[in-house]
Amino acid sequence: MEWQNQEMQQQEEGYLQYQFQNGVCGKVMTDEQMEELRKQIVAYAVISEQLAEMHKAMSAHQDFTGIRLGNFYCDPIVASIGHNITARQRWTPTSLQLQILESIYDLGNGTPSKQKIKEITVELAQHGQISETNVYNWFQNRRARSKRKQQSSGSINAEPEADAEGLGTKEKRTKPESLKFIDIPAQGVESFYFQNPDTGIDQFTGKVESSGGYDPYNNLVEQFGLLG
Amino acid sequence: MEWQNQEMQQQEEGYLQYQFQNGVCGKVMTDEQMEELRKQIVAYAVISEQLAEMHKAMSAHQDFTGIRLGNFYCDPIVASIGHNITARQRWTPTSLQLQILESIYDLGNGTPSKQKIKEITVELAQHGQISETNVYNWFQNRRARSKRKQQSSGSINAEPEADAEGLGTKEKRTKPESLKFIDIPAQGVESFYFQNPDTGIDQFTGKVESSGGYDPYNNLVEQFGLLG
DNA sequence: AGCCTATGAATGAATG
DNA sequence: CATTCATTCATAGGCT
Repeated sequence: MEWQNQEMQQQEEGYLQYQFQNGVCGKVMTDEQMEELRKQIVAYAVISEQLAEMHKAMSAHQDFTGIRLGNFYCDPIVASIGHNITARQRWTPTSLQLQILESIYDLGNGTPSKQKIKEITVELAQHGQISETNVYNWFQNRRARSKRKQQSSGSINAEPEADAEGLGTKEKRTKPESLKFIDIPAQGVESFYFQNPDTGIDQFTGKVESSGGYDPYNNLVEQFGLLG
Repeated sequence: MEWQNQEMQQQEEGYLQYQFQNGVCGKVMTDEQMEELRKQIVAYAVISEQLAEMHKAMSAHQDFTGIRLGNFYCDPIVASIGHNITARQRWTPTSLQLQILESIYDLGNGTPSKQKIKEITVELAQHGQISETNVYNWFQNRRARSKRKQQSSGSINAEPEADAEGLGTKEKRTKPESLKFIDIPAQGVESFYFQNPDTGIDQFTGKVESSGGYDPYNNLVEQFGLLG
């Protein structure tokens, strides 16, 4: 990907250009370009809305013309344009792999070094799809969980949770969202969080600044006059 | 790759500073520009958040057992009472905070100094509870993880999808997931989803199917006839 | 058809 | 910084 010298001054074209090199991409922008970007951002917001709307509509009708790739719901638009979008599910060790992993784990040689992991991965790869990360995670989880099991076996008690409520304590923590959106900042919530000093940086920044009158959204709208 | 320098000075102030070395495109935006961009991104993030809220509101005609406080679920009752929640959980950045952090990180100005962290913290505090330690840790982790990730990138390939386990193995996956890593698709930039920036160890399937380079943005615009 | 559980993966924080 | 730990999120399967 190359750019011309001239392009820099004409904003109608190439307002944003990237150069890839070693997978890195550098950005060069004039401020017209930036302006353009700004518009794009705004536009994108609109698009997002459209998508959200569409998503809503579709999930409402339960009838989507979209396709499904694995467990990944892909709506028509995405499907139409995102020819490259593929779905992948999490790795599941084959029984053989599991056996091997277990046996290695049983050797007790704690955390396998990176090198070790590589080797293991290579070996396991003969029995099915696997990656080093998978192996790494597996050991990580294996250790953590066996440890936890151990420590909890001593005391038989109920939920150490903070349910000060006897009334229908229903603590479901299942995300019902279909279109997993971002988390909404917990504003106006008091903080009880304090941390362990160590990093030297001062701790505790308790309070949550509740939206103090600053409404970025409207600001933006105002500024750009977007979204009606 | 080179350009005229005359364009550079066109604007009021030395808006742009291009520095090249070995034909590599280094930092090419002025700090103000960076800052500006950053703000734009943040603004967009805010919009997204709004959209998310909207989405939730719309689709939340269903039951929900509790509300979420940051990373922490609590029963409606408790929530309403709103006090005495012995909840001390680890900090979870809001999407907005994340966006900001990411954008700062992307500026590439390495490890923020303590002073810098303070500033960042202050800024982020507007969007949710946060402490300097959090910020510090975040950068710490971000750096470490992206680095590890990098090292493995060299040995990718070699395991093409056409690979052995072609049968029935649905090793694909790409979830649009949350919007937390919103990509502003600029021209010619593909791929929005990178698997886990962590572990560094080859994230298997993490391979991003590099396409022929379609432009999602324009496609969307086309689809929706947006942005005139 | 829906919960439940086991477990792969992500990530904030802690430790060396 | 590099690793590791701890906790949590998300999901594949299984059971009812």
